[in-house]
Amino acid sequence: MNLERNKFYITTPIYYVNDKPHIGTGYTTLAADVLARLHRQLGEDVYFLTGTAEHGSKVAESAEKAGLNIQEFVDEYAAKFSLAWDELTIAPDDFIRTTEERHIRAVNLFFTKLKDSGKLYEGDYEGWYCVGCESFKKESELVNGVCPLHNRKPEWIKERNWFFKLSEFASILKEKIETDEFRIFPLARKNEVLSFINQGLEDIAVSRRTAKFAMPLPWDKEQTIYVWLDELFNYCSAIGYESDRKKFDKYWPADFHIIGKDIIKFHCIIWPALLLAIGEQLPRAVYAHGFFTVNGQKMSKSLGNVMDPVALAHQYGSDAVRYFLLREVPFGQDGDVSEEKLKERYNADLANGLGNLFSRVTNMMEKYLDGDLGDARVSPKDLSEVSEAFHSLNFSEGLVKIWEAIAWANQLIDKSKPWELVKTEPKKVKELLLSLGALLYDIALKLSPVMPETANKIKTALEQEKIMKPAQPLFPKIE
RNA sequence: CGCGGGGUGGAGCAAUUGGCAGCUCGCAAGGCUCAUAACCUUGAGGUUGGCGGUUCGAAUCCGCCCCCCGCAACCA
Repeated sequence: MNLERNKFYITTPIYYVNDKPHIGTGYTTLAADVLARLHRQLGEDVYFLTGTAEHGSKVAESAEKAGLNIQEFVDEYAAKFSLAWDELTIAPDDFIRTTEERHIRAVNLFFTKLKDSGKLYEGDYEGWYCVGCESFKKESELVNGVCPLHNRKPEWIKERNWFFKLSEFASILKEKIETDEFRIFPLARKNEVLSFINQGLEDIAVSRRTAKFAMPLPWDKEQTIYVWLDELFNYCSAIGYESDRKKFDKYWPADFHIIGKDIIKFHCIIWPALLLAIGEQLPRAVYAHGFFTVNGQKMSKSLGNVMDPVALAHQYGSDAVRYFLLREVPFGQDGDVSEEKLKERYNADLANGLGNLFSRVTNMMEKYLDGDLGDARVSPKDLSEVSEAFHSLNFSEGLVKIWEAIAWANQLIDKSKPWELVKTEPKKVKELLLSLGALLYDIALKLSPVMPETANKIKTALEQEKIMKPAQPLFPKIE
């Protein structure tokens, strides 16, 4: 027997507190939650981390706009995120905020080590600086030499910054990715990263002179830490990088960083290079999921078509939203969602499918057997493929397998005609319902990482001494 | 030649390593009555964007072309 439980450390990006949670951030966090639940089911020592990124000029500006001081502002937004995850039945083990002491101390230690590694140097950052954007613009971003956002000519600015020798890490990174020591999913993303590395890596500036509300460099108070690096380090600071080395050694390296495809370069190139520089192990895997369009249109604030997962959860139930997002789009690919599609899935799969099957089976148990099932049975259907699919993050595939079992059960019932059989051979009806009950129980177990509340309802009903059809349907049909 | 993702029955999607083209919704006909007017069966509907190539065999591999979308510009 293994006395030491396997650990499983899984993370989401930490979210910028400029905006409330939306369907995209919800999706990432949901996927991580499902994996966390899956591994908890196996009895593993799971550490599921999410949180908020609270440094940066934009945060300072937004706070000012909202008429709040920065601390009030970030507190409010961090709470919004935390509450949203609650409403989606997402249960992280830890929630880190970059303004927390444990993070700030860890980042200071991290940068000190980085400097000691000899991989930092002072250099000049030159480029077109748009005062409106408060950021440097690449030549390619300018239209007729003018910033297209603010329609003004940027200034050529030379700024003294600290740089990280990212260029030195190209070949080692390439090797670790190619040998799968550092895994990137899906495969298309791995290839994308490799081809990016093959084009050569440039050193990056890791400090800024202009940023508001950012951490100062420990050895150069004139400069602030580039917020992206501050944010990346949350994965280490949360598990005690600075304060509790024992805990850190237990959980690091992360088993999975779940991210959106937009931040691949930060997680698959810059982040591992930084870790190599300070002598820490690389995460085992990064999984980049795709993006949603809404009714074929890109989701954006200006179009006003951003979907709010919390509002949807209030209306349809958090399990329904969780099911929909993971079933509708194969994880890793882009996909299209809409409230119409959610309703369609809800009625077809949840109300008519799982809900109705559960209803007819429990009803027959109550009616034909007086709720007295007796001995438990082995499920007549092998659902091990479901777990395999979930473990590979093929959520939609696993869910399809479950719904195949539901269709199978409906067919079996129609073929067996228990409503006739009960008059002539009640024993056979009992056998049939025993195995249907076992199948439903197994479905609940397999489904529980994705739909924890529904799974509990099913299990609870089937564990009763006298099984009765519950008064409330699992999923009342929506008109 | 900026990078990336796609084009599959009316709609939306799926097809590990090339091997009888599947699913959901919708539509048509029938069946059943235990169930949330649910469920089951059958049917109609496709030259898998186009052309060419490799192969015994291509939605899948190769070449060229056409079209759509995303990123590159707040946004997962």
